[in-house]
Amino acid sequence: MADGPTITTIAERAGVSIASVSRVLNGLPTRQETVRKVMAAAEELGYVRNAVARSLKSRRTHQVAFAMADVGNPAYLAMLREIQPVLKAAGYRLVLHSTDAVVADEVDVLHSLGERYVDGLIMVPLRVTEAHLRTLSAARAPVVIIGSVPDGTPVDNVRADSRTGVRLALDHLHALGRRRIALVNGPLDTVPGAARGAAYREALAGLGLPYDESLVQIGDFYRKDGARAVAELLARVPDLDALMCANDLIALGALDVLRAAGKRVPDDVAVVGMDDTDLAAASWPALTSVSLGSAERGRAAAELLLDRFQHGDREPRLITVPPRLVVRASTAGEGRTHREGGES
Amino acid sequence: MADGPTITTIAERAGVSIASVSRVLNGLPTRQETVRKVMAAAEELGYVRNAVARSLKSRRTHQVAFAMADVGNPAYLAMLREIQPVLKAAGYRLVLHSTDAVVADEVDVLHSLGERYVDGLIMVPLRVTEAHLRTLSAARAPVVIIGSVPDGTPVDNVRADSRTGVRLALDHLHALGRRRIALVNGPLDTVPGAARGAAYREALAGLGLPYDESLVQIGDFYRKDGARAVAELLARVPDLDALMCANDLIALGALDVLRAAGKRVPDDVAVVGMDDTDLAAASWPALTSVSLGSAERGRAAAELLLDRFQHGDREPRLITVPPRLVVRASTAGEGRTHREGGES
DNA sequence: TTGTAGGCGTTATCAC
DNA sequence: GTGATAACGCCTACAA
Repeated sequence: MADGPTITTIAERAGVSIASVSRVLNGLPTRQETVRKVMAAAEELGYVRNAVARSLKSRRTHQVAFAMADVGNPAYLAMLREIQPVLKAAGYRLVLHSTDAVVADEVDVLHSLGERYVDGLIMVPLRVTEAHLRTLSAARAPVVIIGSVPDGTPVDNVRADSRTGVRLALDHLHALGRRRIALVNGPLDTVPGAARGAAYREALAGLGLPYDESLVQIGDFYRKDGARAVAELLARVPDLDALMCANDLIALGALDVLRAAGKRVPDDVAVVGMDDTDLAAASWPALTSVSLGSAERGRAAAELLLDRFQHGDREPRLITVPPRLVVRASTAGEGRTHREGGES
Repeated sequence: MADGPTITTIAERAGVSIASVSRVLNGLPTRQETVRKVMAAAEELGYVRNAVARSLKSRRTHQVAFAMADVGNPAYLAMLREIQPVLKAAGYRLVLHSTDAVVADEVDVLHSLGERYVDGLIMVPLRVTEAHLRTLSAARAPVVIIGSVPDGTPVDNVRADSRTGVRLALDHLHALGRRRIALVNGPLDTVPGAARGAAYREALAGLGLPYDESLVQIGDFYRKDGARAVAELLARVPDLDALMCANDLIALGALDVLRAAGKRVPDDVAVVGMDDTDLAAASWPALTSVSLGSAERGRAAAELLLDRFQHGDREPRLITVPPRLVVRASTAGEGRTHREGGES
């Protein structure tokens, strides 16, 4: 693993100056003979450009950072899967940050842009605090935020439309004749939690259904929390006929509990998840889920950032990705009703 | 977004030399008064170290690359989730490469180590070709390979033990009284495909069961391929009583087809997956699966690499992670038998 | 067309 | 202790 050759090594070997080597390597006009000598030397020595030195000089790293709470969350993963190839095609590498939704960590990432190890950042904050906004305004590189920021924040922003998403789901459930539709939500101080809570209330109003506090249960965004929340709901409102879950993991937890309680899905209780992750299709019964376009949001964010690299001074842009309801067995029986335990 | 301050800016502001600034910033012995002035100036100006310049000088980037075929594959994802925090704790950033299992791309990643944008690489090649080995031996930075490389290859290596893994599964099925155990495998020219095929044959022999070619079906490693493969198997061998699937996705496809065919799982056909991904727990019936320790392998690889950074000259090391059988409903009834369609 | 020289922002080695 | 100064590897005027 001998120390790699530099343009100096090559210059010596080829009997030319380092400037000529650099020119050849960058395809600048050079005499044929010189080109040949340099290429030959580079080839023999197995020369590879030093990206660090190059970055120092050019002030561009051709790296982009992506920061989200947890790679394990399929919604973030879907974004990542779209972002990666877009960046790769444009010649950028991807630096991955996992913040565990810790505000301090997210702020750190923003702050670390000052180290200039990336040309830009795509971030998905679970919460957007004052600290975020302060650091954001002082960020030393372009940032794209996936998720809602306060209006007027001077940042490229990609949003989901959970309001419409929840409405699609509730319209669907309503059309199926469901009237006692519960909401299993995540923490209200998170961006998605707050949005989905408000959307639920609004969608009910749109359908002319009353808002009933006892039909709302809040836990966290994981399967276990979903299970616990639904258990409480069932105890409180035994005759509910539909569950709107704030994400797919919660919905899986809901299925667990319904199954154990001997409730048929969707006959007794219809279940809708959110994010339309791989898990939705994997579960049984397969989960009807509101796709908030994670993949599209990822792609849009990557494209916004790349565009920003070329037009550093354009106005901040806001892109809202439309939701889509993906109907599967957990709401649309089709005779493929699922049933478990209980009275045979 | 004014151009960031450098140590020169700070030196001027504090009225000292850049050398002193550097010393203070690096905690080298310095007079109190100087420290104070420098810190004050740095604070006021919002100074952040330039990582690129630092790397150029120190020849260390504090970045590590992780290259696998596809982030969407839960097995790789599990590795990533373990690798990330280990590296982070050690002060390293993670650069993510997705190679789509294209040999040329993987070789490119190895080659690009010459650019010195990372201090090392963790790679999970789906196939290991001559080209891999050649480039590997000329790699300009330490590499850890997850997956089997030819004996004697001078590289840190972390392996799964699919032989034992398959044996655990077949022993389990055998103990449940299953005798017509089919194998649904992936391509034989992949590392896992070849290993699992051989392991299946060997495990059967160990159980005194005959190897029956018609019980083996090969597709690709995805859900659809699994479904197609199992459909063919069922047509050919209607009375098979167990399916050993080469990964969880294949197993999900198997469940789809069995359900459609009116076969009860596990009563009629027991199903075992491999990799023990999140999907295994999400499916219904939940999938018994052989964990090949993806998470542990990721962790081991990260630790090997970090260790290599400190002991650049030690002997290459080989770590084999033991498999574990995770029994769930798809083999162990517990009265939670699942049943679908067909004769009511 | 080619070479010399300066600088990107740090760290580190010298004298002072 | 502190301050010039020389690298690190590359790019790029500018001069020849």
